[in-house]
Amino acid sequence: MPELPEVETVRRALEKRTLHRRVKEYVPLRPDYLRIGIEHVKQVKGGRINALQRKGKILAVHLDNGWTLLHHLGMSGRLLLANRNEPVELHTHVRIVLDNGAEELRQRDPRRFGYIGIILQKELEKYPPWARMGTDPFEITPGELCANLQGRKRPIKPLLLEQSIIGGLGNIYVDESLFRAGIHPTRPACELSLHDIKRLLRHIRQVLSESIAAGGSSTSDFQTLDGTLGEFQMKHRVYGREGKECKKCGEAIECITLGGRSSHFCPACQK
DNA sequence: ATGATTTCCTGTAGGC
DNA sequence: TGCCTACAGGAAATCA
Repeated sequence: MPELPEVETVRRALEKRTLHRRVKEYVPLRPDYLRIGIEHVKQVKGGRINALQRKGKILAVHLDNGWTLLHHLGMSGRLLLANRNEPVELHTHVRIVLDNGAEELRQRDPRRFGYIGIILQKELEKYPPWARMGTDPFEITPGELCANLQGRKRPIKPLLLEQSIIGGLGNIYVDESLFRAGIHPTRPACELSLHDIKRLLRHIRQVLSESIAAGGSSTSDFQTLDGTLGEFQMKHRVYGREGKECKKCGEAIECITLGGRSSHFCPACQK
């Protein structure tokens, strides 16, 4: 599932492969997947890609004609740079034809939890999903994160998944970060001291950095623009390791459901 | 306001 | 071998 490191991996690949290229044609193949700006489809044409921005898990492709293309990969979304003559795979919801038409960006998303959108760049800050997005883990201060968790009695795990509290974390990296920080996923957030939050944030940044360096996690087959798989799934210490031995202490990793999400942790290392 | 639950959707894994 | 069911989850919506 694409979370911050996977989206960042795609953003960097887009920066290398599509910056300064011209949008020849924007072809939505499934109208209801284009969540916002369907009436602007024709105005995108001719714009050149001049910046690639990520906010949380949202990707913004800025064009030099004032328009911005939004991409959220949801659960099963993939953004691929394909050759024109490659067959269009099932569940492809948009084709963005580039330059002379030899190549095109395609977004596939079988489960359709993701979306795409077209918006004026100057309207972006007012677009609710963008506006609601919390500060990036690499920018947020321990004080801000602490304030966002202030007085919350719910378990820390589901709160870290809320994009308004901290932007970009998903199930994998929350579990991995809590393990590294030695914090039990069910710990009420309000019990965590500023010291705990500092340690947690340090581990969040560490795990995200390591994953970005590995090209993301390719559980459920995440791949970047050219089909390359990430390798961070090999480094997962708790996620998807239910019943296996903790790499720190040897205890069996457990998996419980919290807020409807599977939550993996070591009962001995995490308090 | 907070928090718990339901909804969307399809591919895959597991059981029999 | 093949069918069927359960499950995976990001985030918005709904309800208590």
